[in-house]
Amino acid sequence: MRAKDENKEAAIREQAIAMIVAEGFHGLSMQKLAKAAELSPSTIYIYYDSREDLLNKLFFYVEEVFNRETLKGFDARMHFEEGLWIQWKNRYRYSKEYPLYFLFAEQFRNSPLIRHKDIRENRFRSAMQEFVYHAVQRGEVADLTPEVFWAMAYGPFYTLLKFHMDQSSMSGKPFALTDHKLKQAFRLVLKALEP
Amino acid sequence: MRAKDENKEAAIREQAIAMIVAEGFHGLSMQKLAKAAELSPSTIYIYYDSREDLLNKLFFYVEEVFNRETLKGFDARMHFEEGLWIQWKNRYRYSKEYPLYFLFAEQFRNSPLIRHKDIRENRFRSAMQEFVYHAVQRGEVADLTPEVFWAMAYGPFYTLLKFHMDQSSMSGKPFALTDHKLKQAFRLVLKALEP
DNA sequence: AAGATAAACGAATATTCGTTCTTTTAAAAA
DNA sequence: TTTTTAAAAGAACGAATATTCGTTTATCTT
Repeated sequence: MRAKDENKEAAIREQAIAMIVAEGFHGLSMQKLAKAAELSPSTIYIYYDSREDLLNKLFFYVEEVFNRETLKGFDARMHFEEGLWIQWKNRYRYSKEYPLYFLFAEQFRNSPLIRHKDIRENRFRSAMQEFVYHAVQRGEVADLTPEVFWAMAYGPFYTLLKFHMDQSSMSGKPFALTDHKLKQAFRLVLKALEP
Repeated sequence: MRAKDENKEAAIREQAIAMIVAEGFHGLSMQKLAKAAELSPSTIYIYYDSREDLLNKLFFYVEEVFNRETLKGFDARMHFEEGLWIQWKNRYRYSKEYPLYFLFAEQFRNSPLIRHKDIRENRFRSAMQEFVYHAVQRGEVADLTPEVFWAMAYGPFYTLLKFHMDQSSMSGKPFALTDHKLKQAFRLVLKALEP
C-alpha cells in the first residue's frame, strides 16, 4: 500500500494557519487551501474529517506547542520572581518563534468557535496553580483570587505583547517590545503583587 | 416619496452584531441577516453599500458608543486616581450595558479585518494622553512609555473583564467580576504605578 | 514481478454566498 | 386626488462554498 506523506499534513496545517491569520476564518476555503498547500481538495479530507475538524485540530496543535514551549525550564517549586519571569520570557519567545501560531490562537480565542467547544479549561495549567500556591505559602506573593492574580501577573504582559504583535502605535511610531521594556513592566508587576 | 424607516437600519445593525457575536464573521450572511431583521436582502443594500461596508459601519458605530460611554464624567484634568477609576468604571458599565457591542469589538479587533483598514489609531484618545501627561507633571504617577503605562493601567482590567464576559473558569466555578474584585485590582494597579 | 491497498487526484455535486434586477408599495409633493 | 419618487420586496444571478465520487498512482507485501 502507498505510504502517507506526512509532509502533506504539516503543509495543510501551516498553510491553513497562515491563511486564517492573513484573512480570517472566512478566508479559509478548502479549495484555496488545497491550492496553497499544492494538493487536491479531496486530499485534505484524508487527514481531516471536515473543515470544522481541521479548525479544531489546528487549535489543539497550536495549544500543544504553546504548552511545551511555555513550560521549558519552568518548575512549580521555583521562587516566585524567577518562575514568573521564566513564564514571561517563555511566552515572549514563543510569540517570536511562532508568531502565526500566536495570532491564530488569539483570533480563535476571541471568536465564537471556542464557545461551541470546551477547550478553555486546559488553558491554565495545574503546574501554574501549584506554583502560585507554594509562592503564597512562602509569603513571596499576595494571596489573591486566581483570576485577580492572573490578571495582575499576565494582563500587562499580554497587553504589551499584543501591542507588539499588532504593531499598534499609541503615539506616532509603531511600538516595538524590547527586553528592557519587558523587564520594566515585570518589575512593576512584582511591586503590585508583593504581599 | 416614501419615507425611510429608520427602525430598519437599527434592526439590521443589531441583528448583524448579534449574529456575528453568536457565530462569527462567516456566520453573517446577507440572506440570514435579512430573515432575522425581517426584511428583504435587497433592502439591506439601501442602507449599506455592501457586506464590507456594513461591517465597517458596525465597527464605527460600536466604537462611537464606546467613546461616548467611556468619557462620561471624565475630565482630563482630574487627579490620576479619580480619573483612572472613572475610566475603569465606565468601561465596566459599558460592557454590562452593551455586552454584544463589547464582544463584537473584541472579535473585530482580533481579526485581520482591522488590519486592512486604519481604524486602530483612534482607539486611544488624545484626552487620555493629556490626562496622563498632567498626572505625571503633578507627580501622581510614574513616567512611563505610553504602551507600558497603558499595559499596566488597563491590562489587568481588561483581563478581568474578559474572564467575566467569557465566563472563563480558572478553577471550578465560572468567574464573576464583582465591584469588590474590581476595586481590589485597581488598588494593586495604583501601587504598581506610583512614582 | 504481480497483486493489493490506500494515498492522491480532479472533476462534479448540491448548496449557499453576495449582489442585482424588476416590480410593487407607500408616502410626500403637486 | 393625482403624480412622483424612493423605499421595499422577492425572485434571480453567477460565483464560490464544503464535500464526495470515481479513477489513477505509488508503494508495500507476496
